[in-house]
Amino acid sequence: MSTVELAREILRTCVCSRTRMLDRILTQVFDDALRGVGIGSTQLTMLALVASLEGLRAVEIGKMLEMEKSTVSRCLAVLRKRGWVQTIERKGGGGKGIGVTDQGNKVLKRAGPVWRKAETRARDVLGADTMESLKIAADSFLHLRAK
Amino acid sequence: MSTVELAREILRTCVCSRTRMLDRILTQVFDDALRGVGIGSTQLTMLALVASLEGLRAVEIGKMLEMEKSTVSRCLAVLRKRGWVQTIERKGGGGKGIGVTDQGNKVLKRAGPVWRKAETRARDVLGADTMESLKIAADSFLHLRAK
DNA sequence: ACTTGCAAGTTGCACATGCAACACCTATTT
DNA sequence: AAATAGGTGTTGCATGTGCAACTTGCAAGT
Repeated sequence: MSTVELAREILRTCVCSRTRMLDRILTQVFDDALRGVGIGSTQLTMLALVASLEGLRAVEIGKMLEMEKSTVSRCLAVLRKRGWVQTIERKGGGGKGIGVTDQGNKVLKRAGPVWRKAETRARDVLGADTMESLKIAADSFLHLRAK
Repeated sequence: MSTVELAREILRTCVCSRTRMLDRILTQVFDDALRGVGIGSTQLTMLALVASLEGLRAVEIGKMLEMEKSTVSRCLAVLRKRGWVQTIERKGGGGKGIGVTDQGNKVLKRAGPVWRKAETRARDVLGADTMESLKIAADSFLHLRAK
């Protein structure tokens, strides 16, 4: 097989590069929508997670978002800098817990409607079929992981 | 609606955060497999594109990969540093294009079998259902974009 | 030929991402 | 108690990513 043929096969079938393309497009849509609120899509995800489960440790956040611990560390640093989360006391075992601040809750509330619009816009951009398949992919993965 | 409820809704349904999670997992699998070859998954994608269409310009690469032009610029800089691509003359349409070097072709050839194994491994990790849905999502998007 | 204007490419800035190595803290072992 | 082992968080390094501003190069119109 020639190099060109190999190259074309990779481009045509690689699930990694295609997923990343979809990710870039979605990130574009969401970051664009959220710009007025002053929060990025990754930041919103992490803020929502912290808000939904008060007192999480960084390592737990990493497991839930499939994110390396050093990445979590740095993302949390950004949220802390913005004043949206803070370190809180954790009874029991090691590690520190993370909690949302009032500021963080305010931002989350403001982001809510904007985020919903972004979901709609994503459907317009990607097409309903792509959107459905993506959701199914995510659902079946989360289901698998839960076992 | 309380902040906690909103946060949970975002986590449960946001297509952007879920796609990025899948992307992180896939990147993990592919980068891990390709580490022995000394090339990253993003780099492989771009190298394959350059190899499949000799003489592409950066802006065209960006359009095909849904990537911002400055990102393309920097990714190409890395490939150039590694000696895998080079700037070449473009007959006809004027301007400069990007071409693969012999080194680049060698790396691509070595990466081929490893990349195929990574696709299989990805199916193991994500599950066949998730994999299928992801491919369908990518296909239907590319189909939509082609119009 | 000159100018003007746009498209293409680069760079500064900020953040996202992961690996490897390190620092810390706790609990278990001796 | 001291030593050690394991889990947790941080930091240096390299790359990926996008926006805004800048630079450059080419082409159309005068």
